[in-house]
Amino acid sequence: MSMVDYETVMSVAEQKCIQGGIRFTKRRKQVLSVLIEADVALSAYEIAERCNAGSDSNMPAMSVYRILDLFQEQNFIHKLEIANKYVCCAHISCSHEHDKSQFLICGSCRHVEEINLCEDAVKALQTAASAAGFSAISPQLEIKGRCAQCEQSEGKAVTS
Amino acid sequence: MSMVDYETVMSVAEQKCIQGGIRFTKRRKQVLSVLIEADVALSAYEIAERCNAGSDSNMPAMSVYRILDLFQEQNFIHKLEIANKYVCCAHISCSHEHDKSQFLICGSCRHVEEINLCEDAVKALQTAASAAGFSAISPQLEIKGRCAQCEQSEGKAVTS
DNA sequence: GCCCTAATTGATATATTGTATCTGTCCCTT
DNA sequence: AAGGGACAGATACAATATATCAATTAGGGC
Repeated sequence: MSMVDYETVMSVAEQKCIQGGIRFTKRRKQVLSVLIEADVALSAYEIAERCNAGSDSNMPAMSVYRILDLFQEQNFIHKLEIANKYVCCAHISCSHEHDKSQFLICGSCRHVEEINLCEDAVKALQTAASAAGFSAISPQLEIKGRCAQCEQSEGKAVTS
Repeated sequence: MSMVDYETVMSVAEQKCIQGGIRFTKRRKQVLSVLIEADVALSAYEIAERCNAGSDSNMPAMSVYRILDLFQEQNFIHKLEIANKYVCCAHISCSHEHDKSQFLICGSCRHVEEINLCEDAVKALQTAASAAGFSAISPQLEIKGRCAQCEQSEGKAVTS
């Protein structure tokens, strides 16, 4: 998320909340802030920790879960089921629709990239799925891998 | 797993254990049995429950975790990280090697198919990953979808 | 501005999932 | 039969997630 403008995303989120008839409260701002500023996927408890880091704030994990649910409904964030962690949507401030979300997740440093697979690749997956008796595949695809930086620093192999 | 022969898989597993210098104990047989007979992915606790269902057996969850770790090392089973659930490898009794494992997971009924993606599809994913700065992707790919049966019974949409 | 209602948050309890650790037991080897 | 390593039992605890009800806050109609 570090490439998108913080202020832009926050204000767009606020606008969308108003349009959706929900409030963009202090708690919700805290959670979204943390996710915007993170460059890795975070668990609910990690988000709570970061909200509380170096401040008088006392964000309970319960609130984080509630807010994450809400943000998912609003398409502000994505839940990576492969890790039970959350990332800010890379396209909050885009106007067009985003029905598909594909993620590359580094198994070493947990860095996440939201990408757009070409049509051909998606079709190839669909075809393989059909052949195996699956009529549809989820629009959200999560692919584990190893980012270039971790590859350079020559660590241990990708987990799993 | 219901298409492979139970006895064959069990005896192959036993042989491989002997070759690997480990034992194929009662506990381990119980866990593998449950996984062979399941047609969906199971969590560790679900496996423990099924081991204990209608018997005097008292399989603790801790033992299940240990045995699952061992089975993964032996390539008897696969862990689906997208759900933290386990399935029996569809190719235990095959002689050839299986370095890649791709899974289709039904979001409704949790049925799992272990498939083999064609080279082209894998390459397309690799290419997309490279373009996004990922040098390698995990050989295990987990794809959520909806199986034909659930599609027919016209349930609610695929989760996620 | 005030009240009513609904949305939001606080607070607590509890379920679920997973790891760590230590002890005891079984089995094979010698 | 004894020693040693593999295996299982048992307990504690960490981490993750859901349920529930009460308290608070914000906004709209009057």
